[in-house]
Amino acid sequence: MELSKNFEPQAIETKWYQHWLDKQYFKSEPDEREPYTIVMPPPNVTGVLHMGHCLNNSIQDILIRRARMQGKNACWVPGTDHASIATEAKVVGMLRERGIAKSSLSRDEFLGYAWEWKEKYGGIILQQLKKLGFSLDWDRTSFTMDKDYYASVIKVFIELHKKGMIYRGKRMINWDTKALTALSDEEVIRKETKQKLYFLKYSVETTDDGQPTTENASHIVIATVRPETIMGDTAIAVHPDDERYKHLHGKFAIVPLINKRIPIITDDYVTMDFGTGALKVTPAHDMNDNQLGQKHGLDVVDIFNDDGTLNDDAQIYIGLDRFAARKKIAVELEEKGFLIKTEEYTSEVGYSERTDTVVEPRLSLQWWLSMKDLATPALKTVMDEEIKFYPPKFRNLYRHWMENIKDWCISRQLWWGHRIPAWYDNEGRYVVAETEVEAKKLFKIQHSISNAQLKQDEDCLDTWFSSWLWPFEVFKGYSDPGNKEIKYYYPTDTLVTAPEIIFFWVARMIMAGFEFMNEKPFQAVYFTGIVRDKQGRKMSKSLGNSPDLLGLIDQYGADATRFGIMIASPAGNDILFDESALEQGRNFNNKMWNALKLLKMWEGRQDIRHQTSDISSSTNDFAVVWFENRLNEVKAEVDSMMDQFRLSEALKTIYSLIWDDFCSWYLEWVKPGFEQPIDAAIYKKTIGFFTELMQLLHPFMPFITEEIYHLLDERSDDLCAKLSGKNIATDLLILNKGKLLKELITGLRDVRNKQQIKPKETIELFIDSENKNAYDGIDAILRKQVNATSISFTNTPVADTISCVIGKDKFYIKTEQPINKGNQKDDLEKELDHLKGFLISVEKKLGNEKFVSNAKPEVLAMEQKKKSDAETKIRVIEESLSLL
RNA sequence: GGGAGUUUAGCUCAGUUGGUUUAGAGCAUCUGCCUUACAAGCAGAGGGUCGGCGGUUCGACCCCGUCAACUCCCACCA
Repeated sequence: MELSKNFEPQAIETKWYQHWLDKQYFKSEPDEREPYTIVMPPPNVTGVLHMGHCLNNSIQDILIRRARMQGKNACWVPGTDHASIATEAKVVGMLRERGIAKSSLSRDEFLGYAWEWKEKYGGIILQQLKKLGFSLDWDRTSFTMDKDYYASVIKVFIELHKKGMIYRGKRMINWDTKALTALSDEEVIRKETKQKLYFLKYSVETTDDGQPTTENASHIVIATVRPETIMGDTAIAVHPDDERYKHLHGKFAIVPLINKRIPIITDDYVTMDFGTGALKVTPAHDMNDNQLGQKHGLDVVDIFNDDGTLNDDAQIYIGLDRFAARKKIAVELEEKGFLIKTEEYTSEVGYSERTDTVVEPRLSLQWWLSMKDLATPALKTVMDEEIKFYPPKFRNLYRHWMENIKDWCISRQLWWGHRIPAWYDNEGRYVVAETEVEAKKLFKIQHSISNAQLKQDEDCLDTWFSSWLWPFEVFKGYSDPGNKEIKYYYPTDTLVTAPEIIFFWVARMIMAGFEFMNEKPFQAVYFTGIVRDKQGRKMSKSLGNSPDLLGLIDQYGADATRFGIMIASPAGNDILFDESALEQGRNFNNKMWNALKLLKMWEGRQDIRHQTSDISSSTNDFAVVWFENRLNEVKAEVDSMMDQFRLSEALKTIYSLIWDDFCSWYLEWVKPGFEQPIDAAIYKKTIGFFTELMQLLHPFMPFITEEIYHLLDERSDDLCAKLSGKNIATDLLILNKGKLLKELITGLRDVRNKQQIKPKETIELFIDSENKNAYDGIDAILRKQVNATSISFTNTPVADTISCVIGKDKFYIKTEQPINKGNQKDDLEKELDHLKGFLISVEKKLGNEKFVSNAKPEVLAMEQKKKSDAETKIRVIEESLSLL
């Protein structure tokens, strides 16, 4: 069979993925084996594949494929999230393009469109994941709004409400005065806006009996951009340390125009050097003022109607729009002498993404989940390392958040999602129940009203209120407690996710795990980094710096894409995406492909030298024995790295093993002469090594490894399902000999280069060594690799040769070339200087009495060895120098 | 403002309880090679007083203090 010049990924990727699916390798059912389970963080149902998914899922696939090859029952559950805000926004946008306003639709009509949209675009992302070779058990695909899942979310709400953990409470929300709806933070666009800062004079009472006195009257000046809200003021705040206002602490001020009496309070929230250092507090119309109001127990006076016009509580300008009112009030304040001055001022103002009107912060009744009790076990389990975080630095972040946890606002003013199961009558009384029928029964019990006219809450639950159940509800752990699957797969093994959602999702899954399953949801959490562009910017649509992932897969192949994204991404570190890493991956593919081509050339030219395939270390076939040991050494290293989730390091190690040790060293060592046959036993061993290398690399680059696995030999099995063997101990003597051999080859080649000996030119090599045995078995390889016609040992300098020192041995190179002694001398002197400096530092250490008495014996022995080695080398170099 | 983190070669990063030769890798750079698997390649090489200062220690890239620069998360200034 003729192999192509370069590796061509496209055709073989499709072929193998289909083959793996046909063989059902990704399918998992509970059995006697040890399970290894990962639930995939569900992407947005209508999302498209981006670099973040690629990174995140590549990691999961590597873990899952490795576990599968270790003989575990690997189960990787796919799915999608309904993503209420993002999806609803997309559907609203789609409707707008078709000229349909959401406000013109009923809830059911809107949901009809939304489901239509989901059916059309939902799951595209899952199809895209297949292109990257991810080994997910597709039969288990879940969706957070599947019928059963939906029901479980509602039941969870009801259960927590029964336990008294869910309550209603007021909260500041973003209100759109045009669309008459609440907006989520994500739907608010902050824009730099030029405004006016008004400096207003409030008069201050100075008597202690609370009666305004004209004679003692003084005043306080505050700065505001919103003079129309002064009627909602319920306090003035100053910094407690502000000397200018210390005489006013505990006094009262009078709101201009409406003559309302409000307290002057102190709080270190106030910035002394902004404006006048005095701040009007309007708890109904500003997020911060609201917090301040809660802290100080202030009244809340809402002066606006739903549409942003002033209401009766404003007392003046009733019915006028907020911005019209601002102008008129400013004029009146000026006329009456309350306006001291105005200044130009630029700040960020929130605008509605939908209607582009200025968002009005407003108090509204929302549903809340009390978090204190949920947080306690969830914090403990991470602090006790029962759930391990990789990298561990995120434990601190987690602890800080959990120790200062605030209650969770779980309602959202959206339609796409799980509708809150609360039912109200006309009086605003309510019950929480799964169905209207249930609700009516409850109403009778709780409120003694039969046949009440009930209306269900219009709002939906926060998306995270469904996804926090993900690790167990994909196995029906809540809806069908104690079933066979949940018992087998739960707790899952590893969660792989982004640190951005440690609070939104990870923390809440841990809480839900303890609350509903009485057990943690996973053993370990691996935090990936954020994928950024080359300049370190976050990838975003508006910057247009997200690469077209599917295009990259077409261009470089899935394996190369996986390689490129994994090679530079240690846990928790952001990765700067650079296409050159994908090129490196593609080149790596070609390297392996060409090694395969070389072996195929040898296949037909075998020769039987060894009687059996058994090559022992006593024979001269050092290359084979060395590589066998090197392979085993790296396998152990990779295992240990993988256990510590050092995936990119493991990949680098395998990459170097294949490219450097196998291709550059081993294959060159065993390569027969031009058109010469290769020993059949060595050929067989080499095929075996290559096979093992493919197995080691398979979790990272599944396609090319599977392809080469099958091309190396006729096989009926697949690499994808092959079990890895046990680790074998390595022989350090052999490994060290290999290191020495590499060092000798590199050193001699360096000399050749520096002396400008052309690669094709042969040399004669003489070695002056006190330990000739060290060359047993490797001399033939050395001779071949430095293009020497002969190697001989000597005790005396050889005339008319280039001399050099490598390790403790002297080498003499005989060549046709004219010899440049100056070069040699310079090199030797440089080396000598370095060694002498080194020797001094070691001697200094050994001369230090405290070091000798305190250091561990093995450290001491090491230093002594360093010293004697350095002394020997210095002597050898000095001898060489004396000859020049 | 609160919290977390980073600073090691031109760039991106390793460096696992302080002692394996006065620091490693990949990419980039330089030199020489169209050598019969691979120029998307081969063989070599150069490059860093480990952000600054101080301390602990026989010994610090590693531990402590301090200063500086940068990044992220949360709250965001009336």
